[in-house]
Amino acid sequence: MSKWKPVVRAKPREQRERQLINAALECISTLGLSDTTVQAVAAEAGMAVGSISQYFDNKSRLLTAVLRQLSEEFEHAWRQALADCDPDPARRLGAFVRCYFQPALCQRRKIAVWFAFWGEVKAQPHYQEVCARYDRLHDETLESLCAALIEAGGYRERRAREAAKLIASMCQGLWLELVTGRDRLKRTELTSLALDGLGALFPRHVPAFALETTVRG
Amino acid sequence: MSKWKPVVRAKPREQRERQLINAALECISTLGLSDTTVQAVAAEAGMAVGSISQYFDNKSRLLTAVLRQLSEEFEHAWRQALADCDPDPARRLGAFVRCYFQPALCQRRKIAVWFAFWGEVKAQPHYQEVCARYDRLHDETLESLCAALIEAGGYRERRAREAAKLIASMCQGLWLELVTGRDRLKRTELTSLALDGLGALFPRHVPAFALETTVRG
DNA sequence: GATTTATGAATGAATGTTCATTCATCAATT
DNA sequence: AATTGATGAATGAACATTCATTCATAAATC
Repeated sequence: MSKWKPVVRAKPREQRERQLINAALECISTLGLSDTTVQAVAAEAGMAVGSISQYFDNKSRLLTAVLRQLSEEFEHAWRQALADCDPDPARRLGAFVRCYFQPALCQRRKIAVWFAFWGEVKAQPHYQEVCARYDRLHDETLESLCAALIEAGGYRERRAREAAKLIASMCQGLWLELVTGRDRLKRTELTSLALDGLGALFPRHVPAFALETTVRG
Repeated sequence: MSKWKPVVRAKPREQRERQLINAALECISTLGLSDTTVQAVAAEAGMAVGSISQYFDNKSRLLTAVLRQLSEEFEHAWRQALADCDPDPARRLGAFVRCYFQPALCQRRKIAVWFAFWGEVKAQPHYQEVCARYDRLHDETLESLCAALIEAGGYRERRAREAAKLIASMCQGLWLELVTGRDRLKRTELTSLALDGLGALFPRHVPAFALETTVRG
C-alpha cells in the first residue's frame, strides 16, 4: 500500500525559507549553478521538492533569494564594521576592506557562489537587478571613504571615484583567487595583500590600515 | 588507392571545429553556461547537432575547447606584447597589463565567458585543469616582470610575488566590472584604472607605464 | 563505386512544476 | 474533558518539457 511519510513538525515560515536558501547555497557551491536541481536542493534541505514552490514560487525565485541573502549579509557586515570603527578616515577605509576577508564571508564555499551568479549576470540580467541597490550603496560608501581620506590625508593626486573602483576590483579579484588560484591562499594572506594594495594607493597611512579596530559600543 | 588523408583534408576540419567553438562562445555569452544547449550551439553555427559529437566527442569537450581557446588567445596576446616590447622593465610590465584591456580580448562578450567558466570552477575542477598550465606561465611571467622592475627600480619595500598577485587580481577585478558594473566603463577607462593601480605600486615609473610600446621587429 | 562526412529525427534520461493526499494543530462544540 | 471539524503545511508521484546522445540515411568526395 501507500507508504507513510514521517511528517516533521511545522516550523516557522522564515526558518524553513532559510533552510532552503542555505541548501541551495550549498548545492550551488558544490554542483555549480548548472547542475543545481530542485531535487538536489530538496535532498540537501531534507525536504520535499514540493516545498520549494510552497515557499518560493519557482526555482528561479529561490536562486535569486540566495543571491539576495549573500548581498544582505555582505552589506550588514560592512555597515557593522563601520559602526564599530572610530572616525579616523584611514581606519574606516581599512575596516571596510577587511570586511571582504572576514571569516564569515570569505569562505571558498560562499565566494564560489558569488562567482556562479556573476558568471551568469550577462545572460540573466535579473541577477543584476537583485544586486543593483546593494552595489550602489557599497560603491557610494567606499567612494566617500576614499574621499574623506584623500581630503584628510592630502592625497591630491588621487580621485575618490577611481580609487574606489580600484579597491573594489582588487578585493573582488582577490576573491577570485580563492576560487581559481592554484596556490591555496589563506584568508589572512588575502587580507595582507589587500591591505598592501590599499597602502600603495595611500602610502602615508599604511600603519593605520594595518590596525584592527577594537572599539565596541 | 591512397587510404591516406592528404594535407588538404585537414584544413576544413580545423575550420569547422573553430566554427563550433565560436558558436559555443557566443551562446555561453548570451545564454549563460546553464542554458547553452547543443541545439543552440548547432543553430548558432549553422550546423547539425550531430556534428558536435563528430568533432568533439560530447558537449563537455566542446565547452572545454572554448575555455582552452580563450586561454590560448590570451597567452598569445601577452607573449606577442612582450616580444614587441623593448627591454625596459617598466615598459614591459605596462605592456603586460595593457594586454588585459586590448580590443581583441577585452569585450564584454568574451569576459562574460571567462566568468561563466570561473563561476563553475569549484564544481567542475576539470576547468581548472585546462587553465592550469596557462595560469602558471602567466603568473610566473608576471612575477618575473615585477622582480625585474623591483630590482632595476630599487623598490625594496615590494616583493615580486605579492605585487604580481595584486596586479593580476586587480586586472581580473576590473574585468568583472565590465560584466557586472552599473556604469558601463569603457575599455580605455579600465586601462587607465589598471595603469593607475600599477603606478601606485611602482610610483617612480608612472611615466613609463603610460607609454604605448611602438617598437615592431 | 567506395568511403568519408553531414544531417536531424528518434530516443530515453533528467528536470521543473503541479496537485491530490495525508495529517498535525487548534478552535468550536458537546 | 473529550470530541469533532476546519485549516493549511508537507509530501512526492505523475506529467510535460527539455536536452544530450545516437544512428540510419543522405550527400559529398575520391
